[in-house]
Amino acid sequence: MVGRPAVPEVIWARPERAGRGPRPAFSRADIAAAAVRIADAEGFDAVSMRKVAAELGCGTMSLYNYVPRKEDLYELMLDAVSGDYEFPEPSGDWRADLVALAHQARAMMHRHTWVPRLMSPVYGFSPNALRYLEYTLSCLDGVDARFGEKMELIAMVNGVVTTYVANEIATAERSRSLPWSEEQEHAARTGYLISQIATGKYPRMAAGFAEDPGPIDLDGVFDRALHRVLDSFDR
Amino acid sequence: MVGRPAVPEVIWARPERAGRGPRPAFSRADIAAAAVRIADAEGFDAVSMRKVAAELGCGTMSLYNYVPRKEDLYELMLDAVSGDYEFPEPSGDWRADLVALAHQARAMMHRHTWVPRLMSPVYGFSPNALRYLEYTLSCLDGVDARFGEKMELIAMVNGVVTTYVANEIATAERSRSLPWSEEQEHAARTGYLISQIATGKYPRMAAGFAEDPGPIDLDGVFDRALHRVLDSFDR
DNA sequence: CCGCACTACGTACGGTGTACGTAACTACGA
DNA sequence: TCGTAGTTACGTACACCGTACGTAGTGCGG
Repeated sequence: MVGRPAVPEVIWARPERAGRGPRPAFSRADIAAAAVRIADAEGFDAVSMRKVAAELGCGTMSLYNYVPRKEDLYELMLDAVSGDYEFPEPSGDWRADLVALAHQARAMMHRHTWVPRLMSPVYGFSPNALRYLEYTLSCLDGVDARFGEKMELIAMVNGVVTTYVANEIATAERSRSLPWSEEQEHAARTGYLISQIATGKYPRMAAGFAEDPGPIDLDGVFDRALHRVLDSFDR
Repeated sequence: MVGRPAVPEVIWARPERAGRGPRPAFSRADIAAAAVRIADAEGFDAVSMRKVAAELGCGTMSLYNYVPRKEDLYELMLDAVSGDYEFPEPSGDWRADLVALAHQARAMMHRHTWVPRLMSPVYGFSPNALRYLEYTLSCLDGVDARFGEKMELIAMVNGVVTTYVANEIATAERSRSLPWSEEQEHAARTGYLISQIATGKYPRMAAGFAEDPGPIDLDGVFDRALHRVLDSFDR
């Protein structure tokens, strides 16, 4: 009997090893690593219970002994990649520390492009997420602000990071799984956009795109947005 | 022969009615409305080609005459709900105008809670999206800034709106589709959180949550974040 | 040492997106 | 005017998904 819970359960509250029965063949870290490997290699949508089980070398339904619902697998994946963070001693300059942390997060999301799709306050309490939050708070130790204000700052920084990286990834990967090339895709979309602008219904966009500032500097856009958020909390 | 395209296609570039053949039984607006009805009533994940076709009263595969891929259905849905926007004459106070627009967007997303999940720059060029963008630019007509700066402002405002509403919705709907009550879910999660904090590994979070400021004022959090972004562009 | 809680896993069900084939229909080119 | 090409309509079929359920084997707690 598998024993699906009739009551909510946080996977982290579950012991990895139960008292009775044979010792589990895999650890949570094994499972998370397998799922991350698949997501990195074949894309997030390729992560299925069957494929993860195959990657581990076990039967599909055996996975459900470790992971009661697929959502919990996602939680394991997020926690696993959050283990990549390095948390150096806070420097005393909280702005610099948060910028460094945001850059770490951005780099991690570019390594694991599926992460922004999972980001949600629902998955906020995995062990590594708690470590991350505690460290971020430690960077703000010298700041004279209420706890709530600090949390709002952290939420805004995290929001900017995931939003911007999600956009960067979306534009970069849009054509990856499509049966045509990136140039073709881009040509089709800008071609349509040009045809719309040419109707004269969007004069301001027409004027704007007429300037043609060349390719967008994604790093610059990201850093400007990040610093704007930090500035808005710096009094 | 259905004729799936071998080359990228923007659905908006496709004429609604082709020259030959029987007249289509439905308009794009009909299809979008049906999909929106399902998503509103049963949740985004309930939107399937079969259900939309059933809602319209036609065979499943007939839908593919109108919508080559499911992604295009999403695009139709986003455009449909974007038609709800009202675009009053800009007041001359661009901050107030953008705040009003952000509140409209937030209200719309609360009416259609699946919208944040679809928000992506990939779906940026539907007719109503272009109208929205052009109107927002018109609110910034008096502002002395380059086109690129204005676009960055708009992107940040949109990002804040979707991020914050997505969070509001996620926390509100988390337990809706689960087989247990919201109280049970909340109890399980906070119970685990408390147990973790009690380990002493997270002193700053422990101190913060000890204050217990009562329920979170979501409207206030949203407005503060929005105004911070606007402030950061106001020199 | 018994019994039970656990692990392992095959089968099966109801769902998904969509490729493909066929039949009916209509507007255009000759 | 008429044939035909291109469109609409739609049933069938395939590969895949999450996961409920049943069964068999395993090893610790009482």
